[in-house]
Order: sequence, then structure tokens, then C-alpha cells
Amino acid sequence: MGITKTEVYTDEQNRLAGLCKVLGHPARIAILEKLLTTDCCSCRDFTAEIDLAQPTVSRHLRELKDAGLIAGTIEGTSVSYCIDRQRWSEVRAAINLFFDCSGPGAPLGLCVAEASVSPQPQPLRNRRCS
Amino acid sequence: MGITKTEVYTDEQNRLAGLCKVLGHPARIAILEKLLTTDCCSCRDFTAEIDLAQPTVSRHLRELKDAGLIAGTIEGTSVSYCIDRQRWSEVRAAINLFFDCSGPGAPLGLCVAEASVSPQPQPLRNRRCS
DNA sequence: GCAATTCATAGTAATATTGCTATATTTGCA
DNA sequence: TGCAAATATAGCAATATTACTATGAATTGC
Repeated sequence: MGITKTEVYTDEQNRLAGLCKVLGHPARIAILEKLLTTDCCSCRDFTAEIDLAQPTVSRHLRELKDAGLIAGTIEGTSVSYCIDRQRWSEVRAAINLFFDCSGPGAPLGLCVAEASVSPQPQPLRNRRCS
Repeated sequence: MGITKTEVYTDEQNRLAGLCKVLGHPARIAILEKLLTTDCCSCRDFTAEIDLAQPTVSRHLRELKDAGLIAGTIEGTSVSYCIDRQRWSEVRAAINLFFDCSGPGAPLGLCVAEASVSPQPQPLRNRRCS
């Protein structure tokens, strides 16, 4: 059906999956990769590098923004995007916890709960680049 | 179009995105969560827990198997699934490298290359649970 | 051999995703 | 004010994904 039965899972499972889903497109990986090494970029910069139409890049940026992974600051006619560093390490920690929750000591069903990420940790649009 | 222009990206970007995509569904998170804490489970076990039809669970298991994250061993009429631990830590390392490749010292475009995962590291079907 | 159990596959329908073109919006500047 | 540049949104078409029912294949136990 194309529709996911989210009501069947815990909030933590849905959130973690949602984050991974956002990372599950090479364009968004490429955008994040560039941002991780250059601090701030405009939509135009990405469009020049990625060989996608500008609206398509804009769409990917919005998904990253909605996930809280990046923030955009309006600067004149362009928008400067940057990684939300706090959210970034939060997500990294959550994913690490999920990956590490193996071994005999881990109580059943706790790993994803511990690896939870807050759903909307920041104002999502036009937050100032730090 | 629903189709991703994979030819526009590097192999590493496509592979990392592909892995995240597999993790981008709560049913697969739930399956992995259970496997991480109980070692081996059959398809029936998952079906009993997740409130999806058995063929739907089977499909999710196949995607995890195709990604190399889990392996299945036929045992009588059932199939015992388990985490592929080696692949698991390989993927974790790749994702960590991607998340960590920030900072001023990281050369542009290297983070995802370093975070690369081999495309098909194991025989994918019916590998023995370790 | 035959029924029961377990899992996988085929086929289908509905929704989601991707990427495009065209257009609106916003800002800067002459 | 009016034009140009940069980005976002609307709308569309094509493919992907999800989940179902029905069915097939493999194995066990009688």
C-alpha cells in the first residue's frame, strides 16, 4: 500500500526509523557530507554540485530541515544552511545506542527506548547558524 | 518519479544511503531490536509480536537479509534468523565515521569514502547463525 | 504417502517518494 | 518602482514501497 502502519510500533521505533529514512537517500547524504566539511552552504551551492534540478535539491533540504538535522538562515536572497550540531550528536548517540544494545546484559525492548530522540528538538525553520 | 538518480552520486554515498534506507522502517527496527536482545528468532516469532501479516514480515526479513544485516538458518520447518555480527559492526563503524567526519581537519569528500561499506560482504541467504 | 506447519513468492491495490517544469515569493539594488 | 537573483511551492508523471490475500514449496510427524 505504500503506507506504514506506524500505530503498530513504539514512538521510539517510529522516530528512529524516521531518522534513518531521512538519511536513506544519496542526495541527502551528499548534502550532509558537504555541510559537515564546509560549515555553511546555500541551496545554489548544492545545486551546482549535485546535478539535480534546484527544486529537487530544495525538497531534500526541506526534509533534512524537518528532521531537525540542518537549519537555514536567510541571508539576503540566499539561504545559508548548516548542520544543527546539537541535534546531530543527539542523533548519532541514538543510533549508536541502538547498534550497541546487543550483548547478554541488555534488557529486552530497552535499546530503542534508550536510543530515543526527541521528536522536535528545535525550531525547524530559519534557525541561526551557530 | 519515485526513481533515485543513483548515477549522480558516488558508490559510497549510494551504499550508505541504501543501508539507512533499510533501517528506515519501524518494522525492521523492531525486528533488529528483538534480534539484538534474543540472538535468534523465527519468522513466526516476529509475526506473533509485530501485528503484521506473515508475508509482510517475511518481506521485511528479506530486505534485512539482502542488506547483509541478518542471516537465516533453516531449522526444520522454521527459519532461525540472527544478526550478522561482523556486518553489524562494519555498518556501525561506517555510520559513525559519517557522523564524525565534521571538524576543521576533515578533508572534503573523504568522510563518506572512509565510511564505505562493502556492497556484498557475505553470502546473503541461509548463512549459519554464529 | 499425507496432513500440518512454516516460510516464501505471486499478484494486487493503495500510498509514498522522487524529480521534473512552471510559477510564486522574497530580497537586493538601480 | 521595477528588475534580477535565489529559493520555495504547486502540480504532475513515473516509479517505489508497503501490506494484504492467495498460493506454492519444503519439512516434520503420523
